[in-house]
Amino acid sequence: MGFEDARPGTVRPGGRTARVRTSVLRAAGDALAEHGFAHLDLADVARRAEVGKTTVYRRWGTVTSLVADLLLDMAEQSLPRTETGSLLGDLKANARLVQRTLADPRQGALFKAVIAAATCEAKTAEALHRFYDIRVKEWAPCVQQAVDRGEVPEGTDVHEVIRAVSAPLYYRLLTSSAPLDEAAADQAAEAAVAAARAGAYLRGDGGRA
Amino acid sequence: MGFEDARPGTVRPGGRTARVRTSVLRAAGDALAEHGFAHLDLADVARRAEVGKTTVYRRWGTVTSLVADLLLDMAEQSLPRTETGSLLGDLKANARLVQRTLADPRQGALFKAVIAAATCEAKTAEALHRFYDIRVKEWAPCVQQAVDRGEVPEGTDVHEVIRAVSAPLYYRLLTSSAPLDEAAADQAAEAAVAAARAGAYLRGDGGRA
DNA sequence: CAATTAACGAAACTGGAGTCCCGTTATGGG
DNA sequence: CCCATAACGGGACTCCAGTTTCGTTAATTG
Repeated sequence: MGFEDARPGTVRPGGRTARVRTSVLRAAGDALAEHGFAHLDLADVARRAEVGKTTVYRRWGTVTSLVADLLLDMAEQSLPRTETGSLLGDLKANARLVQRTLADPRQGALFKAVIAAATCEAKTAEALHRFYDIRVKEWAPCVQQAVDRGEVPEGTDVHEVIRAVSAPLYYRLLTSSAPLDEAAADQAAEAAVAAARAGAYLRGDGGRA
Repeated sequence: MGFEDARPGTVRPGGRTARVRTSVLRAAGDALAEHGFAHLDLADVARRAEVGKTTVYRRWGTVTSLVADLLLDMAEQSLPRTETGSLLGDLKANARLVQRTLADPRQGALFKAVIAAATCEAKTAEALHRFYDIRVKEWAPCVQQAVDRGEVPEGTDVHEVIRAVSAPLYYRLLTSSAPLDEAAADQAAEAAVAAARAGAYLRGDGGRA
């Protein structure tokens, strides 16, 4: 007798198993965007995915762990960044991308739901953190280039600058009823550039600017 | 026959009714902080509050509308801001207050839960938005004073500056596993000041800085 | 300080989310 | 190509979150 507690989907991951995962994750995304995290019904997800509800419960078990897997999938489909030659241009491109994503009814609702799920389960939170780590790492080089060009002071925490662009957009999405328009995106990018130039994101600078 | 569909708690709001609301809201806060939004059980809230579960279901009905009422209560307990004389000092005080709140195990978990609930129900979202509107309005005057002193350009959206202080702290709370320390608070305040001085928060400036 | 009835609370009840059972499908190794 | 079995799927079952019922308590009014 060996290890018979292997999770379903790990021994024969090809063919049907993969197809089931794909269609369940897409159905889960649709359902989350439509009904939100709280009103998500796994039986409904199974119906949309044209899959037995037993399968969904067996492979994922709970809503939060399904979301964790969805985040793993989303992390793999990271878009490559665009390069414009200037820090402000690059950060505006990033801000616009985030803004368009969050302003889109389906995607915006999905991100809200995914964030809500992450607040409820450590494993899901970990998956969410990994998702954003990847996105931040993808865009950080444009800040590093600005440092190399002397546009931004040496010792700047380049990852923190990227986060500074997204932060106000997510904050508005979650805590305000104001629209997430392009002006908000541009403002976020401009603020991040101004703060970075002023040395606000110097690594390990405990406030003694 | 008159309007017999008045919500329970509106006709005789004194004495017992008020005591029930107080103890249920406290219990709800405790339970949310401990178990998170997804695992909240109204029967458990009733038990903690030493109240019949029928009462909780009758007056609030769902977890999200209980959270909406909790937010109404939280909005009333807004702390007055401190004044230091300089914009950076005031914003650092604000950032430290937010940081201490979110870093506190109970309060941090509660805020996560409340935000999660707001993503699931329009009415709860409205209550959350109102909560933050109040907080922002409380602190905005310190930015206005900086405008009057000439520290920050005329035409600056003072509310947006206050939001810019909180945004990175909430973004870190939700999307990162990095600790919410005082350095993060100071950085948020410094970045907001630098960006505000540079005119990044000029009202209606569609990106043509 | 009664009388009225809003609001509470215990207990019985119900529906559907989540589990279990077992037969069927089809993957991957030999 | 065929076998062993991983993974799926329909349907029966269970259990508890949420509802209903009805008797009890206490807030308000005159």
